[in-house]
Amino acid sequence: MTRPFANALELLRAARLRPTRQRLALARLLFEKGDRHVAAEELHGEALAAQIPVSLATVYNTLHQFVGAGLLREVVINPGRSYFDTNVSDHHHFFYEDSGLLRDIPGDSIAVSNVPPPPEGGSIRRVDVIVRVEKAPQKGRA
Amino acid sequence: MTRPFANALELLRAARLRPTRQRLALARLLFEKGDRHVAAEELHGEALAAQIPVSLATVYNTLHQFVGAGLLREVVINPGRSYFDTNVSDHHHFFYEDSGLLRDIPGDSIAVSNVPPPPEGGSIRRVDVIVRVEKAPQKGRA
DNA sequence: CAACAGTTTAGAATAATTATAATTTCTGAT
DNA sequence: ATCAGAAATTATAATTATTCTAAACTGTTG
Ligand SMILES: [Mn+2]
Ligand SMILES: [Mn+2]
Ligand SMILES: [Zn+2]
Ligand SMILES: [Zn+2]
Repeated sequence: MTRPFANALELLRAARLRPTRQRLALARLLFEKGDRHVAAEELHGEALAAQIPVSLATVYNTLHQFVGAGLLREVVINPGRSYFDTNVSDHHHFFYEDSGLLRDIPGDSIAVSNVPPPPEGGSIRRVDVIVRVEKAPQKGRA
Repeated sequence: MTRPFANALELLRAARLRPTRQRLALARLLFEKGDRHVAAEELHGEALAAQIPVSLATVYNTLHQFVGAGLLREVVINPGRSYFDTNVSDHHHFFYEDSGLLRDIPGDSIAVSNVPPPPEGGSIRRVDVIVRVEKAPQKGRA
């Protein structure tokens, strides 16, 4: 049970999305090399570099379809830019403020306890923990 | 020690910001009625409604200056829009996904444990917990 | 191979935010 | 009170990520 789908084609089938040239190529870029956190423009750049003719609009469409299908998770941390996370298991993030880098924290290595029940009804869909890290160790603290 | 500053003027003095008409008025709108989570355009709207002549650019400038001075905290949850939080104490948030509403969770009512030390050096600046809530209790779950 | 829905695309539109550069206001001397 | 310089405000333009639109294209199914 290492990879849930042997290849991009199966993955698209399972998501009930037509295996178009663009979606196949994007799926490969996204899922064939370990977990990643990628922005839309970034992925578009990779696709162009890999000679895959795909428009930015399609990259956005595809990313959102993948999120809808549970293949990706959208991570919002900074105003103005979304990251798409190929790791859809329960986990959290370090965020390096100076470089903008995201790094996974395995879900079971952090415990969030005593979350009160949400007021005015409603059910908890997800708990996101973002650990903001600044590069240089701070000196001027007691 | 209920309110750290008796009035907007003191607050600006302590932050070493000139007490201009606009900053005074915005400070009053922000801090004179309990804790709030407010977006820039929203605050601008309130200012105009209160007959305070202030441009949107100044609202942005002022909000960022207040963040810099530790009077406000910037909360990013949705792509495309920042909220400014008048509660700068250690706390977390419920986020109601359908309405976009933010609600404080007191810092001491949640415990985040076992946060691993950040790899590649760096020090933890803050840990943000966002509890995403969907309004209707979900039915179709085992 | 049609036919038709689903997909892609270039380009325009949108929305929040930030930058620019001219004007105005605050401050602290005189 | 006046004045000069610094700081702040503003209208407006620019920027950036994202979404929309409507026309062209492609994948599927009979
Ligand atoms: Mn999105
Ligand atoms: Mn900001
Ligand atoms: Zn992740
Ligand atoms: Zn808050």
